[in-house]
Amino acid sequence: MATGRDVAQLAGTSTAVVSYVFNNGPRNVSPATRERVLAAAAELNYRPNALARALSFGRTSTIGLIVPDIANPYFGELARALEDAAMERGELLLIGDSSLDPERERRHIAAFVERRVDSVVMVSLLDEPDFAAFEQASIPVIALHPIADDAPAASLTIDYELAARAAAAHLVAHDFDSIGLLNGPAHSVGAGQHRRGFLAAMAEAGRELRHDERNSGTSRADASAVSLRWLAEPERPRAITCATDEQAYGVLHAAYLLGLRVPQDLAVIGFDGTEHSEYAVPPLTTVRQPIRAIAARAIELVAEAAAEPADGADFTRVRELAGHELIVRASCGCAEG
Amino acid sequence: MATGRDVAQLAGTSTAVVSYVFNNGPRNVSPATRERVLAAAAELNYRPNALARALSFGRTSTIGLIVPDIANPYFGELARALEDAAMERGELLLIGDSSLDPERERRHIAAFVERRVDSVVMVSLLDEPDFAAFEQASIPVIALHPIADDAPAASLTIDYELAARAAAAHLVAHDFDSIGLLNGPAHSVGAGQHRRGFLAAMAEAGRELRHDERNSGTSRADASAVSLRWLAEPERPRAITCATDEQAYGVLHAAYLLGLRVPQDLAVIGFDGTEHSEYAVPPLTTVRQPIRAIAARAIELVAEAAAEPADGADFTRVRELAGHELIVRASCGCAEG
DNA sequence: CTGAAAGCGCTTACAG
DNA sequence: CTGAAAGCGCTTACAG
Repeated sequence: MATGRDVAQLAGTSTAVVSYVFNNGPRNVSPATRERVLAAAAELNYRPNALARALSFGRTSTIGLIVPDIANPYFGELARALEDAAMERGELLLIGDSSLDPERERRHIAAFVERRVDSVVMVSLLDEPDFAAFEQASIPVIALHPIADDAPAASLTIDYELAARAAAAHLVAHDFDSIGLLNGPAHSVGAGQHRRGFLAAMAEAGRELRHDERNSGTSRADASAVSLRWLAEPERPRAITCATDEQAYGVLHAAYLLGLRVPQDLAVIGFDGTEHSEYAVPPLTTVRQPIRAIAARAIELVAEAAAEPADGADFTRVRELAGHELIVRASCGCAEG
Repeated sequence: MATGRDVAQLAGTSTAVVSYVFNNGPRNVSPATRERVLAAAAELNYRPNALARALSFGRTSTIGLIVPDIANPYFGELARALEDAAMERGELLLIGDSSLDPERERRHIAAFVERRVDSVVMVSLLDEPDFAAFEQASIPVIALHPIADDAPAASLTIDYELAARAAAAHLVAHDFDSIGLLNGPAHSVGAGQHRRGFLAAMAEAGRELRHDERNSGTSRADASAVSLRWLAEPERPRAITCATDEQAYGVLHAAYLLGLRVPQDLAVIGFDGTEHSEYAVPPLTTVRQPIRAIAARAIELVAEAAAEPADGADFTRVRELAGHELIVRASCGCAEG
């Protein structure tokens, strides 16, 4: 592949000028030589080597993204929104998929540090992700979920407890007398938030109410298997609110297999609110996360932090909250009121 | 961030030795100095700079992936399978999402060339993707869809025509008398393959049969909108076979909105066969692509090509076919025979 | 406006 | 077994 030297030679100038032309600076180039350089570059199919550029420039113009599960459409949508926001700033988004495997997450962290990404957006599998490698490399990180107050990273997230409460309260308001929570893994931080929100709504009901919690992984397969057992019990819930849309799809599938009609026999609410939720059968009532707003703000924060390394300490104090929205559709049977 | 020089200084040795230690070669290092280097590296949190390494080594240990739409679970699953295969070979997979936008695809191609990925796996939005930039940079590319015979890339793909015929033939065999094809954009190469397979099955039916084709984008939203109009017509089909699972989900949604029961009033078949298809309501009959096998083979081919640049000409002649499999579930009403 | 040269952080023949 | 030095392909003060 042609190098800047080759171009300089063909254009009868120096590599410095080639660089000035391709970067529009930092020095001016006369129109005539600029023409010659461009012509030579075109003839040789010259593509600047981004590795060499980054090595001497000190920035890679690259943002790393780590997601737990790219096959989950929520993270697919999130990745797309982040890439849109990154591209607008001329940054490339590198996507690392942890495949629900903590070891994978660790490897992506290492790979991003070694490749010197300018900054990182992270959705960790772990309750206490290990930010140490990024911290040592002075790479700013923003987590899109709650993190410890003293964690060396920023965070931007909805208030899961409040959002979970809103979903459960919706079911309470519509007089269901037996409400279930299909939560994530029982001891995770995220499950604790959903549980607290759910229980708060139950406590506020002001009437007798049976309620119950079950736990499953985030996959449809797992959620379906758990729901199949749950819904076969004599005391099965009349309504179920879930910690993710994926789990809600599993509930819908289990209900189908058992011949339960949704919403007539079972009301269902999801959580996350991807575009796909509108096309579920029946369309899914869900709590929508403002994915595009979160993505745009996350990239903005992280790009600023990368540009002003001096403010690193301030950046790791950032704890921003985004709003959520309950979208009422057919799956909970309350769409008309 | 600490450099190899810092480590060498602290360990009282040279940068060459640091490199030998971290790469296990190409020269031996005495156990004593190796210890000292490792200790110094640990103390300084040394992480080799992959950019500098790649620049001098001439390889980035990186494979680029371009997909049309990462929010489509099929490509999510594909990306995951490819990353698994890449990691097994110690390569990092960089994922570029074209967001159904050809301009985006072009930018990813440019970014991959500039970053000097060792090779590329590509699912293009376009019928005739532009491989020129990769060819000029001598970067081997494998497309996971059919490409022109003289295209400067390898390809590995199922036989879409055969697979589409199998799906349609299944409906023919089960005596549906009015069968529709919900195809992709009418004039694309892919739509042509689905159409030929579909029409072949119709021709082989050996009886009177109404059939019809409609076209939609790959999104659920678009497929649902098109289906809504189609299924409201008096001559609506009794069965629909689709070019993608995403479109089939759109059909299921439209049927739901119109109060049509699947499969009693309308049989539906998808195409691609992601894990999610099993959890549709009702579970989706679909043509499964062997995603993991395709991913493993694609990475194998591309890694070999990158290792032996001499065989570049041979590599671009590779046109491999993978098998497909019809998975019969409830959505076509034929699950019991 | 332009060129010669140092430097980014590695790897690897070349000497010893 | 180890060190000094050249080179990978850029960018950018430093001179002119």
